[in-house]
Amino acid sequence: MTAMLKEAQGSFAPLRQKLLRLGVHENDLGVILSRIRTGPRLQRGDNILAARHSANHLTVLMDGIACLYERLTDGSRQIYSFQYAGDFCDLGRHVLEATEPKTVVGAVTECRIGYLENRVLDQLLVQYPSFGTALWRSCVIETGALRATLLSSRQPALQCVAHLLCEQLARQSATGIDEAIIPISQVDLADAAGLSVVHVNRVFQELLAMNLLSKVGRYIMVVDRGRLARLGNFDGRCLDMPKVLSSWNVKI
Amino acid sequence: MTAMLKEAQGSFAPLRQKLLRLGVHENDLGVILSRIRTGPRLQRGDNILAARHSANHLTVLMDGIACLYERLTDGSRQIYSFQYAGDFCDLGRHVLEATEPKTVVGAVTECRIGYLENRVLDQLLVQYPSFGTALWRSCVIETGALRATLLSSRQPALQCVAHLLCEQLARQSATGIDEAIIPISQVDLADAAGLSVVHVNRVFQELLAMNLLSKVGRYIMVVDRGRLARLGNFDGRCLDMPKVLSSWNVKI
DNA sequence: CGTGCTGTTGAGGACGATCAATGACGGTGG
DNA sequence: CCACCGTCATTGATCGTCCTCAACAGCACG
Repeated sequence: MTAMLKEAQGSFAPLRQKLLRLGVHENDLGVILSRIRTGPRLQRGDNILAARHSANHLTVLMDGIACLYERLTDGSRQIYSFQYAGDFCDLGRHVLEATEPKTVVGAVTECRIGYLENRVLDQLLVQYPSFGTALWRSCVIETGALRATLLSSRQPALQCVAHLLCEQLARQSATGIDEAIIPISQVDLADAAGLSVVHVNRVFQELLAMNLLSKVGRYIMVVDRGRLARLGNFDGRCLDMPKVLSSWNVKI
Repeated sequence: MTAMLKEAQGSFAPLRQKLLRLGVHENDLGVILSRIRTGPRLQRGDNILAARHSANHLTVLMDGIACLYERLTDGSRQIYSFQYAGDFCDLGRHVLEATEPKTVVGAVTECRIGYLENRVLDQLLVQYPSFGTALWRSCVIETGALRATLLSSRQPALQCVAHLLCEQLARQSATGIDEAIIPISQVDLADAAGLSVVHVNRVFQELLAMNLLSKVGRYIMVVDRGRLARLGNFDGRCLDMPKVLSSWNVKI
């Protein structure tokens, strides 16, 4: 019983951390988190949103890594962003009906997801306005990250990949996890960076030679975060959560 | 007197149109629009947000074309998006304190801007929840457009430019204006597409030769919108406004 | 009538894609 | 237990797209 609670608590920790940083009041968190229904466990490659295509809920990634992508007519895949524990998978759908119908959210590693029914979500938004603001903020931050990605994609591949890796570290640490290992395959990274796998691999070895990365099994470990960020012109602020709040929040 | 009203009316038309499409109720529009304070007229190159750096207000583009960009250390410029009459220039700042400090909004053509004081904005958001939803939606749509841009930037230059031009038409028509002329210089388009001016120019002539574009003075006119969209794999839906509303709106 | 911005054209070179092949690893089924 | 297969990582060689540099023409501006 205690063990179960502990485990449940653990899986909610990233989301709790994220909502806190997004400006949700600590006292409101308990109620909000308690309304989340735990969903299935998914394997790499599974379509997270297709699991319940009905779209009657907001989907939260409770554990693991997912990616938002689109498959092109020629079979190639563009990954727009990776998502980590505590991230909302389909935030746009709530305010915008048929947002990006072609966009898919897939599991990159083994994942566990949670649901928040639309009906419940609506209640929460009315009851806790800071929750709505948090979701809105989340969208604004995502937009900023996307701009940074676009910017980095104009750079040569070495710096582009460096930026991508820094972004992953920053996204992880947004949920309170400060892990230097990025468990993402080169194939996935290539699809995110818009480079060929072959070239990503070459860039990798260059980064290894520069002692910025090292390999842990099949995965990547970032050795020198600072130098990697400078190389990729990564601006950590682009994913920062607010602690200070705008007048909007003071008002409501 | 009547003429003044008419002109004032005219300048609010795009914003009115846009808010309507974003789901703001028609009855609420009058009050919202009446609270907008008209700002100065700006010339090409002017920094729109620096005009009133205080950030005590939301800035609306009333007329003309602006662009959101960032200047890099090497002097080059990345344009993230062009903005048209009715667009909000600094929507992110309201929910997120120091969002993108390096990001600038500049006037691409002669512009007229309007202001909505934060205090007033807060009042309106409380009074007309659909207005808040509209702003949130606006952000989601912007994110979708950015994803489409990222996607198109993986294509060869010809299709990339085609996509960019289609996006401009779509953005214009979002405010009710259906104009086939795009008054943006090749330099600006190059900075937006992430290509060199030289290469953009070559692509241009190719598009001219394909009878997709024609030149009107120094400006571009889109001759065959459909073929251009197909060439650039442009998905018009990515900028679509909702008419049907999600459960969120029904609730509030 | 210069000065600056935009548009246009040419030539050379770099970065990264593509094609092709191989090795390593884990899972599956005979 | 081993053969087989799929995914991922790695390496080499060729080729194309697009950048860079450079120069010049048109046009608006003072």
